[in-house]
Amino acid sequence: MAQDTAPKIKDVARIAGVSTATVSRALSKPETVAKETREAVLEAARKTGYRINLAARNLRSNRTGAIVVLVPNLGNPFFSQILAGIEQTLARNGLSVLMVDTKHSQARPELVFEYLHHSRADGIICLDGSIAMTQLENSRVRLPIVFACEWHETDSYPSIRIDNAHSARLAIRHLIEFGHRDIGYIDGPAGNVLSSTRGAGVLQELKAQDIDIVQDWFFEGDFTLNAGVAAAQKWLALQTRPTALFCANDETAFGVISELHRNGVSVPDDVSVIGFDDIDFAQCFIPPLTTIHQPREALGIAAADLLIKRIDQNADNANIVQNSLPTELIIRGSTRRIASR
Amino acid sequence: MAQDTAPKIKDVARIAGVSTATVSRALSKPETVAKETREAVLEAARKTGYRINLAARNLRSNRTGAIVVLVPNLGNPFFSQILAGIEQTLARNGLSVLMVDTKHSQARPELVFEYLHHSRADGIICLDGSIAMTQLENSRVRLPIVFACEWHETDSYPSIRIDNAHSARLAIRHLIEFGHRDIGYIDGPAGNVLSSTRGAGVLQELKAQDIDIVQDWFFEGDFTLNAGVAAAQKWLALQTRPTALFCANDETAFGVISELHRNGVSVPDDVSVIGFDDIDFAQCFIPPLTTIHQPREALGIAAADLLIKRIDQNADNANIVQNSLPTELIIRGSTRRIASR
DNA sequence: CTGAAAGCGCTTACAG
DNA sequence: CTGAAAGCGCTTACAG
Repeated sequence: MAQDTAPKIKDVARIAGVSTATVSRALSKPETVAKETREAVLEAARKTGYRINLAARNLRSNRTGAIVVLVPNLGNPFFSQILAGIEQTLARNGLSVLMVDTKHSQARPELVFEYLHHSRADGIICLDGSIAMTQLENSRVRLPIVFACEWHETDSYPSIRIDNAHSARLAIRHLIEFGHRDIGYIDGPAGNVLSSTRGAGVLQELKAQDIDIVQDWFFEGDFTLNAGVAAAQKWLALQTRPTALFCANDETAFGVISELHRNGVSVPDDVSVIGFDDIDFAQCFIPPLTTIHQPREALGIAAADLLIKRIDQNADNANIVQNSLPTELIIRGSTRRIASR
Repeated sequence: MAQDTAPKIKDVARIAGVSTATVSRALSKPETVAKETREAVLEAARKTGYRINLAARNLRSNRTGAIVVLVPNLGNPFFSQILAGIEQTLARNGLSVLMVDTKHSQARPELVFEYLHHSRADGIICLDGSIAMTQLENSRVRLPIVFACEWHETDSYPSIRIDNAHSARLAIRHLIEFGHRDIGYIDGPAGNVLSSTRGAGVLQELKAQDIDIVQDWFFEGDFTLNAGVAAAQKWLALQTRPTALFCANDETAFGVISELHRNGVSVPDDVSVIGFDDIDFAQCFIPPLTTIHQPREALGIAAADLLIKRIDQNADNANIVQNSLPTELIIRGSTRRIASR
């Protein structure tokens, strides 16, 4: 096998005429070595095709060069661009991405927690707010962790997110400005931090604008197309119906609109629908989806940057940093002005 | 720091009253150790909360327990479910996923190739057919590699894929069966292996059915929503227009349909459109998209399984295995029967 | 600025 | 079935 003959640091040292210590320094801390020595080492490394053995480096230096990214559901395209931002930022800093799907590992949580130990990674980016953090607490090692988008229910860890309540209020305010006073809401799953904050924003804005809250118009969902389909069916069965629906994410909105369409109900002519996230498909939907834009790639980049900073600073997870990135209302074709009563 | 006090194999050995060698065996090859010894070791490991140091194991055993997955573009949701299948399968086999976005690393290909070395990973799953494989050839280490979905242009590596030409013929045949004889095609990017095989399938089927091929009706795209939008604009500018369009993927089809809709052209009433992939949104599009179903998760699982098998067997990359997974025509609402001339 | 030497925490022939 | 011992390939105080 080729790797049996792979050059070691010793080979480079011999060819460069220096010690292995010097080779090591020239490669990882070039500024601590004399220019000529450095050049000789680099030349020798190039000539031999030397590649560092990471396992050896990691064992010795007690770092891994890898970051674990815990994703709730890799099959969900919402996460794609967040991951892209994370990967891009970590790669630029010489860090690898260890990707773990927390849902698929749900049956065996110990699989996830294996990753939380020092010998696997130098830090964690967690996109899953429902992760059983007590297990993390109980585990012996406390790697630096940063949450992104979601956060742990105790909210006692660093996180990068948007202001979900405020963003939900933006959506409701838009519907009200378009003359709607009968407004429904399709939530995410109960217990999810995004559901509770977006739902809270909905209620706040309705109350602030003195609009009746009708319990029958609030549906629980789970952020999927199917949740939207199910909610649309409930809407169709209603005696009195809201004229506008706010969906906790775009996928739910797509499900709603398509199921209504299948039943001869037009969006936005018969009912207005607004989503949340502004995933790429939103602009090519028919009608183009009015939604709240969430800066997904920027969230990933910010989370990765924060984690890197905290690893470098040896920051304690108890020392919380929380940043909010701005969202934006994007008005497209799925909402429509109606005459106020 | 907690990890400084983390128990080592030595601590477990002392408590269990055995040697470190026995602890090591009891943990990784339990069947080679007497039942009572094994139980004592496991109990001691449990009591101390012992976690293996992977760097040490990797250094010693020359394995990493990680697989590199090269993804052309993490921001593209098409890959989500393939990745989910890969992650799930590798996790079940105790392997980690090192995720690398080849596009983001395009400016610095050496970043990608760092991952191809033995000390980083035990194998590679590559979703990017355009990877500069000569660099892989030239590199000193030849890790087992399996391509998934795409493949290298020389087609001289193991791969898991669908039969793209056949699947494209399925799409064209469907249009013809629906009475269409004026058929256009929106391709992927030139040079891409999927483009060339799907495009070839289109031509084969048109010829086989004795249908005129009109160059003006063949558009180059790049698998994005925007490619569909651009093609729709070209279609609108045409003097004589095809009555049906086959798109090399679903995103392109969404772009086409939405841009046509914006210009008052209805799908399927004015023109039929068929996609390729059957991503989740296809069924909730308006109209629901007729398309070719591609088993994305199964492709990921099969690729991971094959790679694992090859790593275990120490298989040479020159010993090629290629499997095709079946696709299926899914007829929904975006294509429509027309009177034959 | 450089080198000699210890040691990171495991695994694995080898011997018994 | 088990143990003593070597060694994987690096990095890092320490001394000069």
